[in-house]
Amino acid sequence: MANPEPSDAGAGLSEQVAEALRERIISGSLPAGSKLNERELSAELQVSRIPLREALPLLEAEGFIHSEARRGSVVHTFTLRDAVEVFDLRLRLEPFAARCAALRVAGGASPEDLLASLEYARTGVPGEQASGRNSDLHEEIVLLADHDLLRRLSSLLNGRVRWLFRLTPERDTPGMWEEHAELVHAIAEGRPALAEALAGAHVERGRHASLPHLSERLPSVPVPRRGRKTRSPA
Amino acid sequence: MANPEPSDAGAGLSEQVAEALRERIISGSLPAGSKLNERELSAELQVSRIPLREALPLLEAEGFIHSEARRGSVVHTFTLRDAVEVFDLRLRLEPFAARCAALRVAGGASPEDLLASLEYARTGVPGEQASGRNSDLHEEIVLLADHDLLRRLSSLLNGRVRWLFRLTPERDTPGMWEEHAELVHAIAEGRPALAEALAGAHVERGRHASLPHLSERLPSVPVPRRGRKTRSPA
DNA sequence: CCGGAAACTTTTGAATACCAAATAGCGCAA
DNA sequence: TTGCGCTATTTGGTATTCAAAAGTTTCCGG
Repeated sequence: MANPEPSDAGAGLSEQVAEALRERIISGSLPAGSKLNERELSAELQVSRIPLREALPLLEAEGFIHSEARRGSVVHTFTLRDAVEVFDLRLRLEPFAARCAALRVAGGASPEDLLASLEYARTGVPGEQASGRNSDLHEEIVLLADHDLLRRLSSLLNGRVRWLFRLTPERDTPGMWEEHAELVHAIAEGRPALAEALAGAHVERGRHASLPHLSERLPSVPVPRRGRKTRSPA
Repeated sequence: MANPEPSDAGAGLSEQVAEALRERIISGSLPAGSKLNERELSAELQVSRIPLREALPLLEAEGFIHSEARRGSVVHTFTLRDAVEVFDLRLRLEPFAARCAALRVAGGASPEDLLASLEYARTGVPGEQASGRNSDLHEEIVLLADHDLLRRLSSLLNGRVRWLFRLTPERDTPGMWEEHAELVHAIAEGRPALAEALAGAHVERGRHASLPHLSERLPSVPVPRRGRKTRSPA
């Protein structure tokens, strides 16, 4: 339910391309500062330039790449500031999402998908993509909130959240699951005020726990523009 | 300063196309439910299908159109719910933007662009696009906040805000300017808590003042899919 | 030897032409 | 009238081509 298609086969080709690039950027296989050559990439991904050029603006909107007219696109250099900004906005959006979701449940909506997602986050194969299961849970809350604009803004944020979660795998602990469980139950019981407060606390705890790790893992200054191949020094 | 190019001439062709369509949708010249025929539109806008096909995903992300695979795109039917959702998210984002902006000023940033924008909102040509000047002011606050992710989310919201403002021109009163002035001054004086609270109050006052007008101006049920030409009844 | 201008090359932005697949509309028959 | 199948339009995608701008190299002069 939470994951109908393993790789998004149904969507348009441009979105598949976007997702492929997103994945490469998050995983570091496309390093920060890399120049994205359209012809090279379209050859590599086995598509023409059209779907590629439809994908680039999407990635640009999410801030994964920077495009300047007639100069091409470069992979964004994520810094500590980017991480802080993600927490800043999660702090504004997730409590609202939790609140809406709880209100919806109070109004009769079924929280079963959300509960299933929580269970999945707990029982899923341990090593495999725990960070992904966590962001799935957050997305499930947004879905339950049934708020179109919120969903749009959240999906813009989603890629960055995935990036952030994958950068701090040590946060995937039983304690994290407890936090999620508390939040999900507040929603499932239809208690908007509690859900909103818990979501806020959840984000702020995450920020506090992550920042020390992040500040030693992220560059503090943008990587200068460089070519496709990772050129190691000397 | 606030408006370097009257029509966005510098940007890529796709963004010009997107803006043109956005404008037509907001103004009603492309009515809700209209089917967007790629060939027809590209002929009308004097561009090939390429920039058009790059523009459509942007409008889709902003929720101005709905695209289904192999079925084309239809103009979104704005309802009261859409308006409520805009207020919901402005309530979450604008106080944060105001807060950041005030913090930046307290940290030494210059609020002169913002003050200029306020002055422009007051003195600008009366009839001409007052709603546009108002949303410019909000954008200026976001710019001053100097928060990359916030800027991205806000620009996704921006089109809808413009739509909403143009739908309720009666809100463009001296009282509105007073509210803006109070907010801008709190920011310019570097008072984050006050600025945040004022921004929230501003949004909620707007919601309360607008909803009565909106509920009589917006359809409550989506317009069914229909062809390009506006077919008046009988 | 270094600096700057000119020529060359690469790459993007955009247009045109084309094809396959799928939808949708239409007509026809029961 | 209703259901079925055919045609025709339209989208999604590819390949090719062109112009213009950016970047790079070369070459000449100080």
